[in-house]
Amino acid sequence: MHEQLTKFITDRIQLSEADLQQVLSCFHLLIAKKNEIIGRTGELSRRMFFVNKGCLRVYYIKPDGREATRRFAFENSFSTSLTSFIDGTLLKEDTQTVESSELLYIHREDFYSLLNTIPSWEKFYRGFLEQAYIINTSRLEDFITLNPRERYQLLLKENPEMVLRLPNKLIANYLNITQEALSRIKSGS
Amino acid sequence: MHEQLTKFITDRIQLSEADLQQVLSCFHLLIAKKNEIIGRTGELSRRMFFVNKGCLRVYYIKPDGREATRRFAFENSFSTSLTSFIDGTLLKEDTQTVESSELLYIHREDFYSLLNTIPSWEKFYRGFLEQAYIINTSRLEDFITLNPRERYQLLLKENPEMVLRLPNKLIANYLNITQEALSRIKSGS
DNA sequence: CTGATTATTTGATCCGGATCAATAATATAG
DNA sequence: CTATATTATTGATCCGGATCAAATAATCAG
Repeated sequence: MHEQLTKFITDRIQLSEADLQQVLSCFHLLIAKKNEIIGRTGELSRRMFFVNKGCLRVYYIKPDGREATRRFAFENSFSTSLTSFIDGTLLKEDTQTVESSELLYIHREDFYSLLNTIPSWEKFYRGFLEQAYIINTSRLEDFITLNPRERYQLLLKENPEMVLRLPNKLIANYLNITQEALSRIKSGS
Repeated sequence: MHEQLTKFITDRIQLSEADLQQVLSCFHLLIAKKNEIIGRTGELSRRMFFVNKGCLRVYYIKPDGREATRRFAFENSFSTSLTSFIDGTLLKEDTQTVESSELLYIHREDFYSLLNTIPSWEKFYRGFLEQAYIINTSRLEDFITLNPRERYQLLLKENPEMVLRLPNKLIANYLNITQEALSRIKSGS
């Protein structure tokens, strides 16, 4: 059950077997059906998820009720509403399973206490933060430098699996356009 | 010359006097006139800046030559093209002084070697990464959830000094709209 | 398998912000 | 202080993508 997570961690930092076991013991299994909401706007940020199988979608809910997708997380990636996770503020976004999923989660308190007990966990967290920063900044760049068509073409080039795997509706939302607009872009009109 | 920087650091981490001096000794003064480019797209990322006085603008250059501002950095803040700084890849954005500025910079190699020699520097970097993540993610949120008028109103509410201090042209670019559009928003039409 | 729900496509229209253009106001250099 | 360049405003027009609407296709629950 912890193989993928073990590989993810040991690919990034060096840990004694005991430390590794301590880290793994903090993670709990969560099996979730498709379209379950596992983190809700306004709640406290309590968990960070590792995706063993399936897919998560993290999205803001606008005042008019519409959604804006910040990110998808597929197999072998971590996902959390980091902004709230960091400073303990209330969640500003929902996290939902887009497919039936098998997740491992760690509680916020456990995550941060590992920073104090396992020195190399600080390095792990550093790498995690760096990656999260790079991903979000690249996404910010896309929005301020590209138009919808260009954003779609870039996504198709850099992440074709995502486009194939997810329904148009969600891809369109991720690109911050309507599904009608995406449909027309795809048909090349 | 290092007072502001010293305060910035010691507000965030605890350091022995010797360690503090070692950190400070890595920083060098750079006086730059208005509109100097101190980091250029395509170059290697070599420095991280601390703004003692003045203001920096970090912006992407689009294929058609137009610019898209990612961020402004005012007094008592750090600024670098972190994405390139982290992994040593070529800069994807320019950094320019928007006012005549007094900066302290640290070389990338020195910054990272401090991580190995001064344990609490890792904590400093962690805090830096967390803040940088929060800022950029909040900006990403603004772009995918707000329209131009709402973005301006939010900026005016959260950061009125920025709006007062910088020319409309730059504020408009930061909001990813034309200066004509910003002018009309301001006049409430 | 079948009916019902949900997703996709296509068409018609609309609208916010971009673009282009001209003028007015400011800032800057000499 | 003055000439010049830069920035801000205002008006006219345009256009990409949103919206609204309807038909079709694909999924899903029972």
